[in-house]
Amino acid sequence: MSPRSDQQNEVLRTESRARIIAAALRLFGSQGYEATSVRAIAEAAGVAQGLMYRHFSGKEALLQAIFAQSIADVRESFAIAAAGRPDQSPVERIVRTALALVQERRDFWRLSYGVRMQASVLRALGGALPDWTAEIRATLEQALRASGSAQPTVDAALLFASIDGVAQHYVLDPKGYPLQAVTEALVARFK
Amino acid sequence: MSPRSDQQNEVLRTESRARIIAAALRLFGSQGYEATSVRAIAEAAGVAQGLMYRHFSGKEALLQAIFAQSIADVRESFAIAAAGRPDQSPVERIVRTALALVQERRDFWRLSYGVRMQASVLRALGGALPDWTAEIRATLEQALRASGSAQPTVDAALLFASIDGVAQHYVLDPKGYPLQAVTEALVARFK
Amino acid sequence: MSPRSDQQNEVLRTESRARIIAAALRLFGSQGYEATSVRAIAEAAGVAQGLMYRHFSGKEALLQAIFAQSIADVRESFAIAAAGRPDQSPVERIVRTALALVQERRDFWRLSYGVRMQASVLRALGGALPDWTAEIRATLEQALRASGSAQPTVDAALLFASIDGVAQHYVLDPKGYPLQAVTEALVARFK
Amino acid sequence: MSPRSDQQNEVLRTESRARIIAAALRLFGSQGYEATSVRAIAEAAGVAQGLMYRHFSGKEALLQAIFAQSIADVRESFAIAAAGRPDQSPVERIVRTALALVQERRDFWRLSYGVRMQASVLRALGGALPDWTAEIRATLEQALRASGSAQPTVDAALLFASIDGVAQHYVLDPKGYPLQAVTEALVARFK
DNA sequence: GATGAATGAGATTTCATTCAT
DNA sequence: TATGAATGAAATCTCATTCAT
Repeated sequence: MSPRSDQQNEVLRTESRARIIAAALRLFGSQGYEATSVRAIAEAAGVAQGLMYRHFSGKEALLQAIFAQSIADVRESFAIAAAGRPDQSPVERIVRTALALVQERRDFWRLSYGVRMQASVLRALGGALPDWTAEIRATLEQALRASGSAQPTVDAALLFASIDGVAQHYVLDPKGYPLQAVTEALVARFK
Repeated sequence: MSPRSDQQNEVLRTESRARIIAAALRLFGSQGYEATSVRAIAEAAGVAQGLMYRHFSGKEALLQAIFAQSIADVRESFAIAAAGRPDQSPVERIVRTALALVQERRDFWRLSYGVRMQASVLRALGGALPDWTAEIRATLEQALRASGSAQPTVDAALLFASIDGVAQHYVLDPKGYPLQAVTEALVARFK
Repeated sequence: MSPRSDQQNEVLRTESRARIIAAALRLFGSQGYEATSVRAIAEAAGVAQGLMYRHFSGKEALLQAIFAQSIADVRESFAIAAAGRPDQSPVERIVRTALALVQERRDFWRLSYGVRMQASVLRALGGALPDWTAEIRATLEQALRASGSAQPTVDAALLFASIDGVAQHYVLDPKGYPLQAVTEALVARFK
Repeated sequence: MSPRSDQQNEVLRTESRARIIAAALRLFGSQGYEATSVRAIAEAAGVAQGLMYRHFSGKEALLQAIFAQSIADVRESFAIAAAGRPDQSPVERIVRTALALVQERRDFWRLSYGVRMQASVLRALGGALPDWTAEIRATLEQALRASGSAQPTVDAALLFASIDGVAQHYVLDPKGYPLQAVTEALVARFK
């Protein structure tokens, strides 16, 4: 009864959505959220401007969707990667995995670092970013406690900040930054 | 035509300029550069919108002026503060001074962290931010070399990232963040 | 290619058309023509957006179709209802029948009153509305002449305006308006 | 201290505002509220599009301002005109004054009749229109009671509807409508 | 030196309409 | 016949900037 089958429609929709998200992530990451226009996203995605609004209720909703998906992706990748190295200590595994993921998903991290100081944008994200941050801090604290840290809460705050700082400096200048060497140095200091 | 003396005019001008910069720094820091309108800055500064254009050629030039002045201020404060503690090692002095300055100039740091991922904004700043970054890194490297670090370049990159990360986490949640304890932990690990 | 007979197709077509007209009339009447989107009509009718374009060449043509059909319906109902009361004078019959029909077809009257001040919409209707209006006025004039009115043209204009005004006030607040009493008062004054 | 004096600014603002309101009233009246774009209003007023937003928070607020001002104007004109004819009965004065005002302010009445069936637009007006309507009805009722009407409430409803209907038919075709004659006929029937 | 009314380019968003199936 | 994803023109609105005084 339907002219295009439901399956065909599903494929079309999914592909459009993915293209829009990919283009938006790229542009948001490189130019910033506010500096990226919906028109630019549509052009980069190769679709009409209006199409975005059939997938997302607006620019903010698109940002939310990107965060929701990226956070889910990163969490999953993290779980898989971290589980694979039983020879490393928990702290070492976390550090190495986190910094490897930053390499893989540079655009998302740029975006994330770019929006986290902007009240208006953060508001649009609801509590997604703070919640995630708290979760990471808790994981680090647990790992440090297991490693015999005397003050795991403070050490977790410091380690988290260090990872975050390294990630950010790397993302600002991926080609010039000695990520491997810095990773080793960081692991060495927190082992 | 003007009944005011040149000197009086000069004072007025300087005061207006300072008020505009202060208002802009506050708003840029809390809302982000793009999300802050010139109108909002003028209102917060208690001047007319047009006045900004008699002091700066545009919004971008205002941002540049803020950076130029803030960087100069921070550099000066840094020199003074660091010189005052001959009892501490160079590395310790830098860490403590840097994190103390972050507390003093939260708005500037928020702004700085907020724009550094935005290509368009960075472009407006010319090389000011990268240059400054390089300078800090070099200072750290020198201090670490003096402390006998085996690989001062890598250690400087790590220490810089750690300070930056701590500063950023603090700035994101000044009330909740245990800055003192984290500062001590950081000093301890790099002494 | 189609397994359905021509007759079945014809039934489907007629049903779709009727549902679209009904939904459009309801929405146009309650929200206004411009404020009603084609998408909303399709949703209310339970069909796909594109289907409207297989029945009508566009939104304007749909409006024309609604008017054409509604005018025909009202005319027919009017003829039947008016013919049935030989005990009443022609003027009384017209007044009572008209106000009874307004109750029956509130949505159409709302729509009609809503669009009649809008040049662009009127243009789309061609001369349908003015023609109909002239026809009603002529009928009233004839009835008033039969009733012995001294100036049937002017009296027809006044009576028409009064009926129209009552109808409109009723349609604006169907529950609160004392339509019966006002109808009696109107009949009394023009008998 | 101010470059243009406050008075000059006041004049500029007031003139712009008046031009925008006049242009909007004209276009809303002839094309309808929804069919009139802000761009068209600005062009007709001879100002830039953005200027409207420095006087009104949006298109809806402009509509509200037009209604507020027009209702105030009409109320005032009404009071003056009605007071001037002690030789006429209250009912006669009201009818004659109302229909004279419709001639004077055709655009406003067209607009008023055009929006009163549109839920979305009415909502924007808050209760202004219903409140005004109720006020008129009450005035009519009082006048009819003074004239010795047996059922003043119903008679007021009928008279109001008749005036409204005549006004609307006149406004739809000002040149062809025999307003004077119909006014006389209406006065005669309700005296 | 300072003001704020005015401008107009460009942003986000809506929606009538098309078209492959 | 019917579907609904996709289009793109046009709408409302924002905001950096200009300019007369």
